[in-house]
Amino acid sequence: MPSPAEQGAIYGNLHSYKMFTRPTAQRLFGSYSFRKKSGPKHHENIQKMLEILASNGTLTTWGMAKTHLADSKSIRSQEKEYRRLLMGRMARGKHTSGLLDVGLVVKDGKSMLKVPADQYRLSLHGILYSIDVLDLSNKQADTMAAKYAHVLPMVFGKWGFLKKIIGDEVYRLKILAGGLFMDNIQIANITNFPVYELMTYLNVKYQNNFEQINEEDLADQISFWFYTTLLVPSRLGSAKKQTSLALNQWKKIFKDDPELKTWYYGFVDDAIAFYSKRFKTIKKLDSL
DNA sequence: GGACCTGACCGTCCTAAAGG
DNA sequence: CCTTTAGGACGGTCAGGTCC
Repeated sequence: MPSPAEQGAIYGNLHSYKMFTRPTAQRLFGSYSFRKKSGPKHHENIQKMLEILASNGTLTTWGMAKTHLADSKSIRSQEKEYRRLLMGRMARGKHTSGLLDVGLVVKDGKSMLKVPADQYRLSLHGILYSIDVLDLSNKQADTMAAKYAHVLPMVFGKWGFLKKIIGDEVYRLKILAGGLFMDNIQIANITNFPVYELMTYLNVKYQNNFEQINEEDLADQISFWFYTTLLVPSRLGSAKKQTSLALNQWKKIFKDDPELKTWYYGFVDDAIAFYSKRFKTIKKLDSL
């Protein structure tokens, strides 16, 4: 498991994404796509870089620059710009944050092609921010899922399988990226399934990881969220009608993939244990 | 040795926001 | 309104290294 030092970035759990990373990134790098509405040049530069990382996966800064050789700028100056956007910049005694500082990008190994060079890719926070802000098409989202399958194995790693069963509902990740349904969940009673209880437990389970979480745990938290929210009716994109997933569709996912079943129901069992332990303490009063 | 690549610097200019 | 200043763009240097 790579340490924060190796990744060159520190990030926290989903709550931290909502309370810190997302607002910070929106302030520094934009809260809407530059393709929709032009804003500061810096936002455009950052977002174009995130797009490159989203559609190509892990790259060196040189590799990022080489993705668009046709542009007027030389590779060299383009590469330096990417480096600066990643590292931030020290000027007049003040540091301005780059993508690594905010935790949207992490280091991921080294390219040994020539001299050892750091490689970079989106962090899970970066993936969420990209989904939230870059206005990715479904096709772009599919590409990102393929490139980042190993980072989010239980969702991106199952992307094709999931699409076959639940279709466009896979794009519900946008809801999470937008900061919804993570805490103060107003979803009690909308379904017989204990979604509210599972979501609450999901926050409890990772509550000590606000400052820092390792990538595997965060991937789990996001993935547990994903499968649990599938049971909440949602309004996706511009669709006027609320869609909801039939329970038998949801069950089919776990029936067809034993790995997913073991993993998800491990979480469910944890939640059950958590609640029964707590209720036991109040039950004891009966015997007084 | 020379072409090319990488990482870490620095300096200067421009622009927009802040503040009088 | 003008001045100050922070953030950003961009050109450049330097010290490494690889590969031919």
